[in-house]
Amino acid sequence: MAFENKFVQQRIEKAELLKKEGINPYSNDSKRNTTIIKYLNVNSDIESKEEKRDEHRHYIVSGRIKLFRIMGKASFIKIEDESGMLQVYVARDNLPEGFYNDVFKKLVEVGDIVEISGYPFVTGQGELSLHASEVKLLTKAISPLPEKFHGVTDKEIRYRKRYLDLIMNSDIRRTFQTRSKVISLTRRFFEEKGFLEVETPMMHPIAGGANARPFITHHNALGIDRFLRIAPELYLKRLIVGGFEAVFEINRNFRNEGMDATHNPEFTSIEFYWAYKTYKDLIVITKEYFKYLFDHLNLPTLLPYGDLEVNFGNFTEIPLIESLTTIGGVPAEITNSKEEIVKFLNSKNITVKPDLNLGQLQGELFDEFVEGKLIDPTFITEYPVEISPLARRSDENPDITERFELFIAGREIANAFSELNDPVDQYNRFKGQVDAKDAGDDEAHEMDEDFIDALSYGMAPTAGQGIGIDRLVMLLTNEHSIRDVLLFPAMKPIHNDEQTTQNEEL
RNA sequence: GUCUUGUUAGCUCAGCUGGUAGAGCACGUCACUUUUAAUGAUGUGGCCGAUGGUUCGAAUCCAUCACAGGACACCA
Repeated sequence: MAFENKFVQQRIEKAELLKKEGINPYSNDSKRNTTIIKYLNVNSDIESKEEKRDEHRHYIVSGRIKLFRIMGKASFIKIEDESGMLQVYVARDNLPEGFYNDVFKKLVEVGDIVEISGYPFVTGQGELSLHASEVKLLTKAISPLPEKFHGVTDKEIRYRKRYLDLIMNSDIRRTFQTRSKVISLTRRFFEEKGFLEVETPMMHPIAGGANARPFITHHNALGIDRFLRIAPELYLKRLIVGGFEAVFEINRNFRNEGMDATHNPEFTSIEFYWAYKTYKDLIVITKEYFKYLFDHLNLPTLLPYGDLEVNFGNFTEIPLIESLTTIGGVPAEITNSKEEIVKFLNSKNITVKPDLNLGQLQGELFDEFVEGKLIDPTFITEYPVEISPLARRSDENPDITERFELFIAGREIANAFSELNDPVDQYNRFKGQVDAKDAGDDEAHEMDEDFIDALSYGMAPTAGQGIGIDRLVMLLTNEHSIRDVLLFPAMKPIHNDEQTTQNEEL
């Protein structure tokens, strides 16, 4: 089982030998007084000095050994901390009697975490390095690191053992630092706009707010099932009813559906709700939000994404029906006829489910001919009411809703609308969903009577929006799999023989 | 869910039409006091993803399964 690998055994023996030498292989007595990046910055003047060294300066740095080059009575090692990589020169005659030969060369190796004291100097090859006067082992690594040149490239290992991926591919830290900044900037942006951050339940008695299959969990003491939330929407709206006028929540949603390059069972979104505003105000604040992100992340306006280049200075707005013809090249005369749309789709070898209504067919046309062409940020507005169950109808045209979706690089990034606040209309739409559920649609909503009750007390006219943070981070970091922007993406168990049998018994 | 590619040493990978397992790195030993994936010599290291089949003989061929990557479908 654990530690049976012979390389691991070898290293455990080294740890034992260290203990016999009176050296703790897991010492926590760290005296580090600078980071590697600071060391390199502060001592960048050494290069210009006559002797290329300054023995009066003294630093203590720590890090993991990534490279180990022994050259007889002296060695070069490279150590890495969170901030960067540093070369250390270790010579026998600068260390206590016997330490170099008996301890350093024999019992310290790549992967170990060490602490080095010494002074700065520049090598003959011109690299600013640290001249060691003391080497102290902080942590013995008993598993060997992957190969030093190729590192770990196997995606499966990288996702399952993210710690190893971070050790070996330290540049991916930048992706996760960007992710952290996006979340932090998002929080700051909405706070500066006067929004209140709230936390609503993640265990719901009724899974609502989206069309999705939920995870089910169980409350032992109450003896009842709960659903992990698929969206925070209905709770956030209850808060608007209660009198909060601008709220947001950044957190996880859970959907019990397939996994692929853009879907993880748990994903992070921000949803925000804004009273006395409409979806038009949301378009304005969304543009401001992107500008804020780009300014604070120092991203260029022309951002590459794969083979594409996205111009974040070019936000446009277009109603869905109009986009079908101007962007999708669909003949204008067919977009308002079910029969004509079906005929057109069939002529393009696209088959659709029978009995789709006009709005759904328009949605099909959009997915097929428009979505992929929306590279620069585009707000698609005026969605058909049939495919917008939670949005408020337009006062001018009852067939369309006050809604937009934002598309960037051919993908949906945000979904927003003026919220439905007519409790009777909402009740009837829920009822329609309940009928659909009874008819076998297991993603249809359930009746949420408490939410209807809340609306019945009156919700101020409100606009609400959701932005998928994972997909946003993918866009900003030029990553094409959601697994590359999640530290620990969901993976299937490797050895699931036992689990499978357990499941079969259930 | 469908199709497709992969799974061989700790890591990165070879292994042809079936004949009993290879390299580099890492690790051990030796040499080497300014290297840059250090170098040179030498050695250890494997249930060839799992199960079954074909065969005198399977890492190799066939089937099933597991996991992963990619594409498509479904889903927001």
